Amino acid sequence: MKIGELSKISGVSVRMLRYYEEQGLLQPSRTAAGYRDFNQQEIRTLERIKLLSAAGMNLNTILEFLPCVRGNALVFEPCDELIELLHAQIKQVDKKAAELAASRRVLMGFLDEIDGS
DNA sequence: TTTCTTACA
DNA sequence: TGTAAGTA
Repeated sequence: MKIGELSKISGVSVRMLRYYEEQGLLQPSRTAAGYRDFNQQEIRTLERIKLLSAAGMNLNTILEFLPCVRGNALVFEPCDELIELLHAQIKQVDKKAAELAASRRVLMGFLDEIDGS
């Protein structure tokens, strides 16, 4: 199917779809006119990309992780060499959580000042 | 009308 | 990421 159609059904912008291809996450074939032609496989891959994005991965780590995800569920192939990548991701999430907690403390501080005045 | 590439904000 | 330009 054409990029516009895929964009509509997937909710992913045409811009992003082209970017995903540029980054090697998607490899749609081309029509005679040079239009990208997405098949069922690309659609499935896109769903995985969305799943991995929800996990907070950037495109590069998704690219490494992609071959180890099956279907739309969190089912992984025996890619043991990637458990390290998983730990790294969790570490990043923890870091962000800490930063958010810090922001929360600052906000709470503002509120206390207002209440205090 | 839709898509393509390249490039700027 | 969105958008603009000039095509096919």
